[in-house]
Amino acid sequence: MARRSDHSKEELEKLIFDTANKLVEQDGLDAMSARKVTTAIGYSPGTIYSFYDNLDELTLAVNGKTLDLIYNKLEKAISKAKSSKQAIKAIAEAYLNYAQKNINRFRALYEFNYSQESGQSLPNWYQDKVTRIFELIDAVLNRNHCGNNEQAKVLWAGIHGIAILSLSGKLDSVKVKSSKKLLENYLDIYLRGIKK
Amino acid sequence: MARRSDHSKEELEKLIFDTANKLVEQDGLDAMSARKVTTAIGYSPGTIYSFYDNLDELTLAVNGKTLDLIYNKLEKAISKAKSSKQAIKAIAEAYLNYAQKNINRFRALYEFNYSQESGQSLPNWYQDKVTRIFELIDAVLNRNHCGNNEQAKVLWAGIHGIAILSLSGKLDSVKVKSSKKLLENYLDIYLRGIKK
DNA sequence: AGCTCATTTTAAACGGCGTATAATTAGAAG
DNA sequence: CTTCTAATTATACGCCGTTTAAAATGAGCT
Repeated sequence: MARRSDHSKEELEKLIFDTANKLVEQDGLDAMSARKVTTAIGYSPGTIYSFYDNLDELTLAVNGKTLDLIYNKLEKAISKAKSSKQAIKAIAEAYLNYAQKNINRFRALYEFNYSQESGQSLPNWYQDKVTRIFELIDAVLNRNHCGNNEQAKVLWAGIHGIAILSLSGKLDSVKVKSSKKLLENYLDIYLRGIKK
Repeated sequence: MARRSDHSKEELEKLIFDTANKLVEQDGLDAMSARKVTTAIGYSPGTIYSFYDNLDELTLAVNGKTLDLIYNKLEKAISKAKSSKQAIKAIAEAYLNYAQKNINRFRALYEFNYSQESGQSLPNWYQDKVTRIFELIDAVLNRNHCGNNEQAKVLWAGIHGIAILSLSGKLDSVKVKSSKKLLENYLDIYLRGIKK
């Protein structure tokens, strides 16, 4: 039995959170369970419930971190770009790259069905993380591509669609040799379209 | 106990398949379980395994039917279109429409993680159903939009991305008032881009 | 030191799951 | 009416999320 002096409350919460992240990263969302997380750190399953109302909240926290990681990658990609067109390409490539190099984390975002039964929507702190990513793209597009908010949404949807398609193994089967090329193709055409 | 003369083998298989479909449609993928399907028709859980190797195969069959339903909708949409541009719009709208009106079925396509552990890829019969849909779009695009295969893939990815975005409630939160408008926007811009 | 007491942690249980197996049952064939 | 094969089930195993009561802990106090 774990002694309560082994870890402070904060330490224990971090321990649970980190372990959940590791499990998702290494073996996918399905490999993360309340029992696995807690026994891996020498505690019993019930301990989770003093930090999270239920396992969905822990999953959401993991996904929230994924969104943060993505945001950071995109931000870094933008900061390196010299032109705004380069910035768009960089951000799109960074997104695709993250998805491909962190398949388990990325898939967890979309496999996860948040409280389907209770029907409640995602908490604000989570939605904010999503919005933040979108606004990054929106800002870049609007910088000088005469883009509007709708066009940013659509651009984002396309980038995301390619990312999904490139690694789904489901609706894919459209053998994507070089998804990077597809992405370039998409951006060239779409941006050309915006410029009339 | 169900008598073996109650249903022929074929009838029983159809019964299982139809019940699985109904459960997914009505309450989502998570609501479908081997026990629910079989007890709903007066059989015991084990019966499933004389028709499907495991529950994943049944899920895949349900998703396969969804792909067929989508294919039929798209085909019908195309057949009604007068011009090829109209056909593209029609097919895209039909896809979005199906996703929104059959959320549970549509989500099941993407929530489902086919045999993650065994690592095997999707069976050919399933991949064919996917390819068939893609080829529909490919054919329409190539009819006279100077499109090539890559552009069809990308167009498809964008349409799919918008569909996902419009109903995800996950990476969404980008409040999409009228996803139909977004879609139109996307098609206008992308097609304009193709035409140089 | 010992005692009190709120807090932390666990053990146990509930109902659910997918699935493998052995035992039963049904109905056809003889 | 018996025999034999195929269909069906009962049972069991090991998971799962979650709740609950009980136990263990360690801090504050005397």
